[in-house]
Amino acid sequence: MRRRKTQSKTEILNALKTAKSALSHEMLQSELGESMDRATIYRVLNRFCEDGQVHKIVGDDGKQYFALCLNCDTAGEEHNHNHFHFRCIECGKVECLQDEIDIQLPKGYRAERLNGLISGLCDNCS
Amino acid sequence: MRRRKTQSKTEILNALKTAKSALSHEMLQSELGESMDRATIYRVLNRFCEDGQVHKIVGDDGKQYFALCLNCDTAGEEHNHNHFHFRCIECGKVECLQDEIDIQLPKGYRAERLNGLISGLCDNCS
DNA sequence: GTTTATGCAAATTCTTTGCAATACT
DNA sequence: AGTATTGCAAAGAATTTGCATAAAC
Repeated sequence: MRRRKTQSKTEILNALKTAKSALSHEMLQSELGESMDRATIYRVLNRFCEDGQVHKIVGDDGKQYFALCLNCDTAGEEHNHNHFHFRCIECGKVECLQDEIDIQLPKGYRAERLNGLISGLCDNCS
Repeated sequence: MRRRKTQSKTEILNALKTAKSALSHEMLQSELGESMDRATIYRVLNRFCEDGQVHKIVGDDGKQYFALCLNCDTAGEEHNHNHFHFRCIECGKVECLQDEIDIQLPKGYRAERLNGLISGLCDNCS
């Protein structure tokens, strides 16, 4: 199934590109206006994730946040998301942290995905 | 508001104690039977979390998992949950990993909570 | 022209809440 | 007795899905 280039995808990608932080669906919706369909946003984002252009962060608020894979390790086929994210519980901003982390797994275990999130107060809100 | 000891709380606590891994609401429900009310489970678990007896892990599947605070650092008033969790995408098991982690935050930032989850395949399923 | 993507509505899933009844202390 | 907790039903978020239409290739 070959992907097609559509207006929705372009708009969403631009919004993510422009944003300095990860965006929840809600944030994207208000960014893009009500004319953009809810379901389309979900579908496009999920497709982006599958394709590895975007990564998903699950917040401890239970919501999903999406960010472009910029500083990700894009060498090779697989994508690395070995970094943490920070969510400000005050202003809601979600951003990527630089630190790579490397967790030791028990033997026999295989890591597939990492979802690391620290919540707290950002510089502005603390 | 002083907490009271009730049957629901005891049952849920026992289920968590018995389980070797973190339990989702769904798992608890089937463990405890349909007679146990859904809302009660949520309420009890949330109270446990507030009181620090239990910690909540948000999975990349969007679900919440609960585990007893056993190997947590209980010294002092505050509870430490500076460890990762592992979720098996095959069998669904969620467990705590030993490794303490310490992430460097940008200056001015203050960490409040940490939610670290690795998904992949556990020993049995890989 | 064929097939992927959208738009709309409806369905699902997960979680919370209001309120009267119940059970602790 | 007084109030925290339950049970039930209903409300509320967040996300997904079915299907006809539109858009991309």
